[in-house]
Amino acid sequence: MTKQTDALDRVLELVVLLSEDMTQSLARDGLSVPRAKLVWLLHHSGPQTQAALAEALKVTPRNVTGLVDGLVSAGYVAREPHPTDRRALLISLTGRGASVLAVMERQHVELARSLFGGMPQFDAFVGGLEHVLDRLRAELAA
Amino acid sequence: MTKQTDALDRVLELVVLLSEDMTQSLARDGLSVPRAKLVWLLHHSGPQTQAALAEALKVTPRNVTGLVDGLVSAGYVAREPHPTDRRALLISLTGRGASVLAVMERQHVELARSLFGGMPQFDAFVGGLEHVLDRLRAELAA
DNA sequence: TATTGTTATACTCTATAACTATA
DNA sequence: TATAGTTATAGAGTATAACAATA
Repeated sequence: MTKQTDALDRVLELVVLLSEDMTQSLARDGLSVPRAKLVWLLHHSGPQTQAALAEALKVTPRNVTGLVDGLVSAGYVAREPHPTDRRALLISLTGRGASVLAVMERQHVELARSLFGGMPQFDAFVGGLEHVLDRLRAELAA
Repeated sequence: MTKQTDALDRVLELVVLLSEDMTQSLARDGLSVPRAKLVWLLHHSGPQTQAALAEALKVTPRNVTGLVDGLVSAGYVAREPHPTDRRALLISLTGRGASVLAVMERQHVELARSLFGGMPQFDAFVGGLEHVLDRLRAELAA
């Protein structure tokens, strides 16, 4: 085992732990990861058609229909008629959806503080991560 | 946005990129992530019963039945009678499964070298990660 | 009685293809 | 003709519950 492999194993453990933390936290709000990605998009980019959501999430329009169905049932989003295109639907966050998202955003900041608040080598860490991200982007593009 | 929040966002981007890289790489071998977890377990811990696999993967025995069905069809694993317990089945890697796993292991080392090979602040990075992992484990236990 | 694995059933996420309404 | 969204169908991964064979 090389030193590099040890580092990758640490990173992979981080991936697993962060995913578990996220999934667990979302489940408390009755959200799955795919549904959370959709409401997160609405939160940051505003009301959109389902076609736009399908494009942004890189899934099929049919898939978005299903995700929106579930989110409407759960009271997180609403389907509204598009003001100019009668074929399209505008999906927007409900009041409840928006307030849950606000809590999620706050928890995101709290988690960041909890993870990185007491770290002495902060700049070296972020610098190292940036470097890893560049390598990984190149890896994926190939 | 605090400095800590920026760091968490970098880490989350890392999670996304590594997951995509892994999924894409596994798909080339006709493996899904759940199936890959199962064969990875066999590779590192040897032949096991489905009950043991269910326990280790933290899924139901019924779920393991389905995953093993798929892996048997794909020629990665075989069901064999348990030597002493006639209720149980021993799942083991086939020759093909073992050779694909050997390639995966090699790619793992190559990826590690590609990501961390040219990093100057190596020790600080790993030290920082260790710290983050400790915080995260505490977060999840709570 | 308890355990191992399977059948039966159901839900979520995903995809393709055919269709309706509108552009 | 092309686009937006839905119905129909299918497959993977997940779960619970009931059951058969064995311990």
